[in-house]
Amino acid sequence: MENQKRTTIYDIARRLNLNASSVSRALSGNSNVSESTKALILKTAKELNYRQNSMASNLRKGENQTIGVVVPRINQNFFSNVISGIEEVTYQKGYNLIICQSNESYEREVKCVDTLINQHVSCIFLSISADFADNDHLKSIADHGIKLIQFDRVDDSMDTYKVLTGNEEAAFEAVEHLIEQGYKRIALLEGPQNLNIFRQRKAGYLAALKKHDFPIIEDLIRENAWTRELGAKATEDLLALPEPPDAIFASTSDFAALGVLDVAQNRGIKVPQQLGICGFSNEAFSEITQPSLTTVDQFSKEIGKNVANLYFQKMKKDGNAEQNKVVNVQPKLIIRNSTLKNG
Amino acid sequence: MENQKRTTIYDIARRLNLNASSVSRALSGNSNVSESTKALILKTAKELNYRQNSMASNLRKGENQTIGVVVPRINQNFFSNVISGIEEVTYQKGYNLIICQSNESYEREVKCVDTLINQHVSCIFLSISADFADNDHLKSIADHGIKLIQFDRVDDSMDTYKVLTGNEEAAFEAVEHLIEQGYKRIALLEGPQNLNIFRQRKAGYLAALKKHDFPIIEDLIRENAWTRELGAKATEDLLALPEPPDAIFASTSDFAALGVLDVAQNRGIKVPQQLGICGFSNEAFSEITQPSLTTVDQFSKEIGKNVANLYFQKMKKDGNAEQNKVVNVQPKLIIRNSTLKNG
DNA sequence: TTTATAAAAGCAATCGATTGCATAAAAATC
DNA sequence: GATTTTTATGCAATCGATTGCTTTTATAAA
Repeated sequence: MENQKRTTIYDIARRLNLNASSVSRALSGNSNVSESTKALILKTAKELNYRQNSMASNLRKGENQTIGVVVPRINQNFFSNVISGIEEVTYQKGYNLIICQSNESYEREVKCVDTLINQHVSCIFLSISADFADNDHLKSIADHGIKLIQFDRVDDSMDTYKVLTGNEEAAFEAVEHLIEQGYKRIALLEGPQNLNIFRQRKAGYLAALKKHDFPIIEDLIRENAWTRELGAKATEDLLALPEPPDAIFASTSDFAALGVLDVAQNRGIKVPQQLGICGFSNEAFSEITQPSLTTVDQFSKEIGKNVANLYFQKMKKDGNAEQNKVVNVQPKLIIRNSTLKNG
Repeated sequence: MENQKRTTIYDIARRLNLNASSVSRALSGNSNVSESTKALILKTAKELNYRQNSMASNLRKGENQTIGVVVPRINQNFFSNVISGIEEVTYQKGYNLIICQSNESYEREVKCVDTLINQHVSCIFLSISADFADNDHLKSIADHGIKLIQFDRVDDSMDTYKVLTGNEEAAFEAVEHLIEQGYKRIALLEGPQNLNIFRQRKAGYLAALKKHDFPIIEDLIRENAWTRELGAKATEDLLALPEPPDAIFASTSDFAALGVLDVAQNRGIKVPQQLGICGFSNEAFSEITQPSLTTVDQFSKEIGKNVANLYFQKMKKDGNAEQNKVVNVQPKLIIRNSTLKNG
C-alpha cells in the first residue's frame, strides 16, 4: 500500500507485549534477550515486513555508514571504473555510496562537498576538478569530523590520505621507450598544470629527456591539449614547426592521442615510422585504432579498491596517524604499434 | 578538530538566548522570525560553522531527499552515462544519489534493493540484471512506500513508471537498412531473452525480415553473443555454415560487433563488401574501427535525465496515476562504413 | 529452603531537527 | 489609551532506534 506507515520496533513490541528495547536488542542480535523471545521477535518482524529505519538508527548512533564520492565526471571511463572498484569494497562492508560529480567545476565541487558534510557521511573520497581554486572546502571537511581520502587528482599541499598513480614514473617510462625506439624530437601534450597529475607527467617527460641528454625544446611542449579536438589542433601546430617532432607523447589522455592520429592519417603521415604516438589511460578504443596505440594502463578499478580499503583497513583505526598515508598504484606502459618504429 | 561535536541548533539557541525552534525556523527560512533575529541566527550559524544534520531532519520530516540507483554495472558506458544524466537533474533538485551495482547478479540486485529500502530512499531507479529471476523484490519496494522507476532493462509484467529505448524500432530500422543495402542473408546476434531489451531487438529484426519477405532462418540467429569474445565465437560458427550470412546484426552491443569484425579481419573477409556489420549502443570506439561501425545511438545520458525528470515532474505529484507511465527515448541509427555496401 | 548470582525485560533519556499550539510582544485599529 | 490583530518566540511532543540503568525473573549455590 502506498501511504501506510512503515512498521517500527514499537509495532513489534506492542504485538508481543514487550518493550521496544528488547526488540531492538533482539534485532541487532546483541545480547540479553532469551532465545525464545528473540525467535518470536524475528518471526514477527518478518510477518510485519519490518525494516530498520536507518535514519533513526544513524541519528542515535551518531554514525552514518555512508561514504561520499566526488569525481569530475561519472561517465568518464577512468572514474566510472574507480567508482566501480570503490563500490565493490564498500558493498561488502555494508556501506552506502553517495556519488556526486563536479563537472570539472570548482564551484560545483564545493557544493558537492557541502552536501556531503550535511549528510554527515563518514568519509569523502575525492578527486579534484580541473579548475580547482583553493582548498578551503577540503579543510572544512575535517572541521566537521569527516575523514577525507584524495585520489588521482589531489591537492598536494594537504596532508590527507591519498591514493595515487605513479604518473611521473609512467611518463618517464613512456618517453624512455620512445627514445629507445629511436625517436629524436619528442613533443609533449600536457594538461592544466594546476592538476598534480599533469605536472607529474610533465616532470616524467622532462626527467627522461634529461637522462638521455635530449634538449628541452619549449616549442614542443603544448598546453591544454586534453581532448581529441585539442590534441588534433596541437598536432597541426606542431607539424607546422620548422623542425616538427617525430613523436608525440599525449600525456593527457588517449583521446588526445586519437586527435594526433587523426591528423597523421589526414596528412598521410605514417605511424609509427614517421611519427610515434603514445597516449595515456588505456581507454578501450586504444587497442582498436590503426595502428593500435601505445598507452599507460592505470588500473583504475584497482585504484578504487585501494581507496576503499585504505579507509576500512587503516583510516578507521588509525584516525589520522602520520604513517603510510599515501598508497601508490603503479601504472603500466602498454606498448603497441603506434610507437614500434623498430618493430 | 577531530572529535569535537558538531554544532547543533541548540548551540546556536543557547548562544543567543533563544529557543531552538526559532533557530530552526530561521534556518529553514520559513516564516515567523523577525528579520533582526534571523540575521543574528544566520550570522551565529556561520560563526559556529553550523551544518544541518540531515539524518535528524529527515527522520523528523519522514522523508529522505535521496534516490537509490541500481544498475548492473557502473563502469559500463551506457549505465555510467545514464547515471551522469540522472545526477545532473537530481543535483539541481538538491537530492542525493545512492548508487549500487548488481554485477548482473540477481541475488545481489535483491540485496541492493534491500539496502535502499532500509535507507528509506524516496525512489529507486532500477535496471534489472541479466539473470533476473523474479520480481518479488520489486514488489516489496512499493510495500515500503517507496516509488520505483524502471529503465532500459525492465520487468514488463510490472505496472511501474518506465523509461525505455525504442529497441524494436531501432532494430527494425537497422535491419531494414541492411536489406536496402542489398544484403540477403542477415544473421542476428542476440542476448539473454529474459531481458526485455533483447527480446525487443529480436522482434524488430524479425519484423523487418517479414516486411521484406525474407525467410526466417533459425541457423542465422545466435543466442548469448554479447561480448567481443562471444561475438567472435558466434561469427566463426556462422561463417562455417553451408550458406553463411552476408551481414551480421550484433543486436547485443558494439562489443559483439567488434568480435565480428575481428573474425572478418583475420579471415580477410571484406567489410562491408562481403560482410555487413551493424552493432548497438554507439560506443566511443565504434567510429574508430576500420571500417567504422554502423550502430544505434541510445542517447544514454538523455535516458538518465528522463528518468529523473519523470520522478520530479510527474511521479511526485501524481503518485501512481494511471496515465503516461512510460516514456520512450527514441534511439537513432548511425550509419557508418561497415554496412555501406552501396556506399 | 534460602540466599547469591546471572539472565531477561522494562524504563527513560538521548540523538537533532521540526512543528502545532500557546503565550508574549509588537503593531494596528478604534 | 484601550482593544484587537498580527507577529515573534517559547514549549513540548515527535520521528524511530539505541543504550545505561533499574527491576524482575530464572538459575545456581549454600
